[in-house]
Amino acid sequence: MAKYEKIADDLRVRIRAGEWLPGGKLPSETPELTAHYKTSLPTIRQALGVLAAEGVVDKVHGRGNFVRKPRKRVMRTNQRHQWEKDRARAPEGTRKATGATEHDTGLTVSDLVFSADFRKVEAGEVLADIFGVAAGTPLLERIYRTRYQEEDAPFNLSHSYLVYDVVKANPDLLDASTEPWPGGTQNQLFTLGIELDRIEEHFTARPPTAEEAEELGLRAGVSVLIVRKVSIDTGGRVVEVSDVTLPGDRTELVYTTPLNRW
Amino acid sequence: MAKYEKIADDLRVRIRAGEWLPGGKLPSETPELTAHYKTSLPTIRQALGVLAAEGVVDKVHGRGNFVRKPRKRVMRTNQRHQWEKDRARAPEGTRKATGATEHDTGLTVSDLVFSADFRKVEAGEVLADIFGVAAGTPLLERIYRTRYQEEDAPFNLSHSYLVYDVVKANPDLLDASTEPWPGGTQNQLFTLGIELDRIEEHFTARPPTAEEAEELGLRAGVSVLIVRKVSIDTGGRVVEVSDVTLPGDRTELVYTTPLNRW
DNA sequence: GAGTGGTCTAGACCACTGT
DNA sequence: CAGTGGTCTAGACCACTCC
Repeated sequence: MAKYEKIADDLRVRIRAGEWLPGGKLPSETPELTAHYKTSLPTIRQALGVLAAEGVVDKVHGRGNFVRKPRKRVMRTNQRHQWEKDRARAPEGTRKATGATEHDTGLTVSDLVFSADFRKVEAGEVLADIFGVAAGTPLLERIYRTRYQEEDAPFNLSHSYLVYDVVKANPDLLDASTEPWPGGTQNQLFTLGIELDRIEEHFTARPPTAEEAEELGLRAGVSVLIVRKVSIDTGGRVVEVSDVTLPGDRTELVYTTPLNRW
Repeated sequence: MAKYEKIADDLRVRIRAGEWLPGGKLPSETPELTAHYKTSLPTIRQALGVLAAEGVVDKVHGRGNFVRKPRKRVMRTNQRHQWEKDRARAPEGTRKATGATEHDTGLTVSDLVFSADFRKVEAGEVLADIFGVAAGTPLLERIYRTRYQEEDAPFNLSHSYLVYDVVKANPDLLDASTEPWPGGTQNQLFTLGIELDRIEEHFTARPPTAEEAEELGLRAGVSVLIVRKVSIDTGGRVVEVSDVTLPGDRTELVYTTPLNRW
């Protein structure tokens, strides 16, 4: 086993044992750790790099290395979908009061900041296949960012796709300035005469790309959860596809599957 | 921007542009890349380290650096729960034929290898809280590993917990040699007179710990998906808690949420 | 300005892969 | 054995944080 791995293992054990508390500062790379482990600086840094990649340690330039504190997680349940459907036909006053994200998180509308950005794009092969249309069919792409009022980095980056020729029946839906739309996507679809039958969600996890790490303000050692939501209407047609990128250290998805009685 | 970041960006762009195909070999660190970027070896290695952490590049000792090929994903749906419940009361012959994992993946029983390991443990605070019992209550801990016949590393590592005093009514359930149990956990619970009402699943994602990377055979740049499954019986009691660790690059979870009609 | 981490160099030597 | 990546050294200099 390499020296840097032994050092990383040793530090991991000492951290787990509570030698430094969450948020606490580790000894300095130079001169403390190099002296303690009797090795050169790059070797110490390689060991700390391992722990940073695991999300155990936070490296902060100019300050030191710290034991990472667990982050508070935002829950996201699948009950939000039925909840949103039930409100899709409610009067505007009711719909304005709360959105699905606030419903899940218990936050109020004013805690959150949204931004929306709409574009007309052509369907690639994958999206065309899901929608059951020809590649090149025009789609409306809507990019949303949601963040806390007090934090700079968004905790949610979302790309939503709709078939352009379907949505254009209601011109308000083509205009980003109508966002955040009271009642959300299910109310928007309702204005087009569309009722959803079910929502299918696909989850995967991977390390963030450089762009995602930048945009979501992710430290080293944080994964992203990718949720692809496919909304299917009562006619079995796919009417919306939405890709949501969530920071793995701040997110917990909760899905309930009810079972039929014997 | 640091030199190694520029090099990483440049290589990422060239890889995305298809200069090297998935599975293809990048130029050697020395002498090719050091010469091309006119820099020292450690700087080239730092750049490649970034791409390896993102899962873009595979470093293989003695052979070279390769563009990572996307892995084939195994689907896991929430329909497996209803499917398993429907079979829980079926005759043994039917139950023996297929398990829930094979149902999801389309594999046959003989493609998969299971191993099971049972222990009696005391409930920690978190588990005690979920089960609604006192901390220290005896639990049956069951550790399962599932892997493909032809692969060495398991693709699934699972810890399941049951309240010991509840399961001991059927001594067969305390014995790991009865695994894999035809009909799965829901049939096991059925032998105890327990019917499930719903299953609640919690998903999170993070980089693997050193132990998980070892046990699941994960390369650098692969995240893990953690699924905590909580099974609730018709009396509203939590009867099983199961933590499953899945490799992020080989797994896709698919959850369908049906919606009530207007 | 003191303390601390980030980047980079030039090169030695070891370990693994395939011929 | 040749080719290639993995580890490690010793030290210079830069950049950020906080007093």
